[in-house]
Amino acid sequence: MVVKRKSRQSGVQFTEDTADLVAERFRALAEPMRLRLLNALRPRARSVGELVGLTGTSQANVSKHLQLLYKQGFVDREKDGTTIYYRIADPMVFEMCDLVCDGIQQDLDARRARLNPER
Amino acid sequence: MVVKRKSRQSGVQFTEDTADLVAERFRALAEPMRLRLLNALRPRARSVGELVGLTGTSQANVSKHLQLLYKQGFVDREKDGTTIYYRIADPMVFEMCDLVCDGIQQDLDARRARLNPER
DNA sequence: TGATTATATTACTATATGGTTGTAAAACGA
DNA sequence: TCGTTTTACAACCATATAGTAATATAATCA
Repeated sequence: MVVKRKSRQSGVQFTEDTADLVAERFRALAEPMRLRLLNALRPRARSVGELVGLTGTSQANVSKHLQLLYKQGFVDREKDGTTIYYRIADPMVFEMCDLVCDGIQQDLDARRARLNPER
Repeated sequence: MVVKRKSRQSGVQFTEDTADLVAERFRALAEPMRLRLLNALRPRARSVGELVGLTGTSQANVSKHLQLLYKQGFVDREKDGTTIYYRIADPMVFEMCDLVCDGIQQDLDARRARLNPER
């Protein structure tokens, strides 16, 4: 069954509280190490130890970032003995990254065009 | 003419430098006042003074946030006398906000389901 | 039980940044 | 020219947070 996601398309009003909530979500993605963790989880679920190896940062640091991503609902986790596997909770996060990447590209193009007008 | 946006769909690899760039973009959106400014620009371009009135914060603060949004390519500006009009540079930013809002909703639903299993 | 492994947590430091205050710059009007 | 209006900028402070070091917790194994 295909679940149709009802998108709000800016139907509702944007209160200050809404701004706080949305900003909090964006903040979770506004950190290079967390983006690298999410990217490492792209192909499959991974243990904390794997993520430490893949990112090259400390175990405490990985754990801390994962807690934040978990609390924000970006990743899920599953326990197996002492090992804990983390996985992407919603691939929506990669749609957002793609949009950002597109934005970076477009911004570059626009700047280039401004420096080098007509031609 | 319709411009087809070529989306990278995760084709390229995600280096540390890429993570820094993407995080920087997200960081620009990870701030409630900047989100309120962008939202105020949604219907039309507005002067700095208008934005001060709409947000209720200081002129210096509005200006500072607008500089950051401008440098990141989220808004454009146009001068008319001493007045400067800012406008949304790419409505992509609202697509991202919509994705975040959907994420918040889904996360809420998921948490509710976890608290209230089967039923 | 005691040792080991895997993850989380706590306390701390250094840095980044949001908001304020005061001032500068630029365009306009009298 | 002088004053006014509009926006930008610089210096400052308070707070938030990324990373580290040390420790706690919990599960497994010998």
